[in-house]
Amino acid sequence: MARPLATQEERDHRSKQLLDAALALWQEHPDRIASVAEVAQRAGVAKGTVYLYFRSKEDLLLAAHERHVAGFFAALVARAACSERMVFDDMMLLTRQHFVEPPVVLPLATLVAGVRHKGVTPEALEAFETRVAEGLRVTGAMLLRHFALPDELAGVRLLMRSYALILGLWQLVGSEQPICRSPEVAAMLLPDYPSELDAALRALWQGTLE
Amino acid sequence: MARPLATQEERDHRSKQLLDAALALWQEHPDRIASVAEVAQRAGVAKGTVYLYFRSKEDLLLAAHERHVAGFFAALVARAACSERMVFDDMMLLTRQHFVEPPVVLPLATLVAGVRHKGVTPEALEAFETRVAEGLRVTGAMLLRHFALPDELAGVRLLMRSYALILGLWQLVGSEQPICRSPEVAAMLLPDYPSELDAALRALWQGTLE
Amino acid sequence: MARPLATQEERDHRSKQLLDAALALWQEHPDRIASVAEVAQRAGVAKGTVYLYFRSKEDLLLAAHERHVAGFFAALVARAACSERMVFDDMMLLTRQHFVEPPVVLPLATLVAGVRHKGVTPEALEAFETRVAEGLRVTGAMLLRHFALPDELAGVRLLMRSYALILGLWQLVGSEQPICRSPEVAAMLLPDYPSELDAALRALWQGTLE
Amino acid sequence: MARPLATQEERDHRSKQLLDAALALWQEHPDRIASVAEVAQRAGVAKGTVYLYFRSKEDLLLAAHERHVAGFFAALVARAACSERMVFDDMMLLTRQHFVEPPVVLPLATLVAGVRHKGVTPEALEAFETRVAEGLRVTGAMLLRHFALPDELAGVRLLMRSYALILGLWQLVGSEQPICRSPEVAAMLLPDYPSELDAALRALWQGTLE
DNA sequence: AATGAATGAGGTTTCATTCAT
DNA sequence: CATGAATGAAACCTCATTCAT
Repeated sequence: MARPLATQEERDHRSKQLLDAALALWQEHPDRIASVAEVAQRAGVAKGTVYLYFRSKEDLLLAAHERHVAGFFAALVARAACSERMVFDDMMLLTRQHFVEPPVVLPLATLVAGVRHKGVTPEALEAFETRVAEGLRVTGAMLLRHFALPDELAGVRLLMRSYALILGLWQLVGSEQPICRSPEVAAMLLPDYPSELDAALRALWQGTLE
Repeated sequence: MARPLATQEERDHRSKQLLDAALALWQEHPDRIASVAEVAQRAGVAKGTVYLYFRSKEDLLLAAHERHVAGFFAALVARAACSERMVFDDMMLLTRQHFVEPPVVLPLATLVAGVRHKGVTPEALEAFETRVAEGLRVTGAMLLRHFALPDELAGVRLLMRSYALILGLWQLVGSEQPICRSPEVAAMLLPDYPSELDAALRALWQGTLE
Repeated sequence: MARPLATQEERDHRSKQLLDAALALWQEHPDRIASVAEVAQRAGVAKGTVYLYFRSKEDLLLAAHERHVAGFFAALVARAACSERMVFDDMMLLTRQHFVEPPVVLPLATLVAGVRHKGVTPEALEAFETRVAEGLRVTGAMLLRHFALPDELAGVRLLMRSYALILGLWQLVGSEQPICRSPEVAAMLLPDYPSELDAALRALWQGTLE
Repeated sequence: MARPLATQEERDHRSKQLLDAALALWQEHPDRIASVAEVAQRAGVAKGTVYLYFRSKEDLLLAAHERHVAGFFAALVARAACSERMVFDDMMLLTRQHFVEPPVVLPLATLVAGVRHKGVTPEALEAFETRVAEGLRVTGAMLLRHFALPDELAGVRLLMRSYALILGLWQLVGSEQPICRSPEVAAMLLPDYPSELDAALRALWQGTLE
């Protein structure tokens, strides 16, 4: 039996381990949501321990999702803090790095969107939204320094619209099932997700900024 | 015991009944997915009968979702067939009528997106995608007659991008939880969904058409 | 829709078709009991039609089993009617031909034994037992002409004991699972079923006949 | 909620409780197989708990059956360890005590034989067979000290043949249906099961031992 | 703090049988 | 006689969560 973890630091570490485990399992089996037992085993703790760190399974998923979002915010802040002026392609690069290329981000975001009403505790949801709102505010404000935007709210808006497009488009065309998709449908459903996303975001930004 | 239904017409009717029941239940309890037993009872049939019409519960949900999409397509075709030239506001009207105002459409779309990998039979998924692709092709082509688009594919693209924005944005801000959302977050998370969607779509179309 | 079958002959034919179908399916998939729907489809009739010929699924299985038993009786009668004196090896030959070699006979017999209490209608069971009893009486009596038995009842007894040994031994060692059986167990569980059955029956007959 | 059971001993006890419950239910309603829910309720545990101890319902049935077999082996070992020389009647006594008189043993054995291919997990099946093989080896070896047998394998063989006869004969005549059996058939189908079994086993042993 | 055995609601699916046509 | 859509009971199993230790 593991010893009690006293410090906050240790708590955070344990928490991270659990998220790591959940994300690793999700990455290995993108087609199914790992059970709490699996996550616990992977993290090397007992099932009950998970509930010492997250009030529900959905809270855990939400936290994993937040990690992704926070990662994007951090990268955007880092880039925007740089003196060199950002252009749209810089945004696309970050988008690709944080949303398109990592295979688990958008599936998890989709799942979280669908599950939000269910098992997430109100406290966790509010905390999540508060932190995301703060992140949006900060990054939205930074955009002003690089793009021709009227005010801070416009930056927030642009970010949200972009994210909406990223997520919505992925749900339409991005989830490449292993099942065979007939050629005609594939052709109809447009080019690959990354290309189409690029074009769509470009249009959105152009329409917004001008 | 109900009498056997022989004709194709009757089969379709029964099928509709089941979808009606599922959607009605969803509308009454947006927070939970009704069980197959509930759907059957609501439709006035036995549980096993559901499986004569849908191979799995997820197939049923997908069919309900498809009905919504098909309804939008049909309305768009009807409007576009009209000689009077369409403008963006006509599109917004249809969008509001078919996606924003009906309370079940976007939650169901979200759910379907998240569940797509699970219980849906490959056949049902392929059939769904094929029909949607066909709908996109037809409606995309009609858009050419009203908007300045280079070719049919551009119409399809525009429709898909719009839908992505509608869905993605709803997942971000539209799902109004009964839970209290702190004022700051609410303020940050922008105005109401319909207004923001209008602005975002407008920007997208403007950026795309010009 | 098929035309009504008027004559008794046609009824018998239909009945045979159903048994053929059931046995063919069983032979193809010895690991599962075909559903009534499968049997019906295989026989080229509708599901409901099965119930015009058999009151329950178990009645159908019992009839299929009876066919096997009757086949053995017929062969035994044919051989015993022959003037040439039978010896034990003649019995073994018939046993092999009718029970050991056909792959479905003993599995079905086992199934019927296990299911006898359940869905078989009393009428069908009594009819089955009556006919089997008659077969036993006739064949048991014929044995008197070939083996040193005190009376007719002794012949019946010998047949029943033999059948019990055939069936019981098969249930112990004969059902070759596809699953791997560890070498030690396999060694312990004796040689193959046919050899062991031969030895066991020989012992039984020897002990019975003196 | 019952408190968790830590020790192996407690696990065994719980396991026994479940088997007891299953057998008690079987005894009360020999005509139907109790559902897992019933077994759990009878044992005073939750349904899910059953699956902590047995991987499937059939594994549970197999374990119950093994208990019977093991009980016979133990009794045989105990008797054979006794210095006093065993004779056939000692074997018959054990047979009656462990197979004929307890009303559930042979029905369950029949059921297990018929169901073996289905829900039993390969692991459980192999474990069962291994333990039974070991029991056979041990008891078969002990027979050498009491009966004129050439070697250990002959003892194993004799046991298996006997069991086959016990089981097979029961399946033929032992299962006394509540349904009325016509007098002629009853007469034909021989005396009662115990007497006939006695005679048959006697013949088998005589023929085997020479 | 950590454990993990126990819980038990919940869910999907199958399939033998019926009966209106 | 034949059909096959409808039935609905029955069954198994999973898994998020709790709580005594």
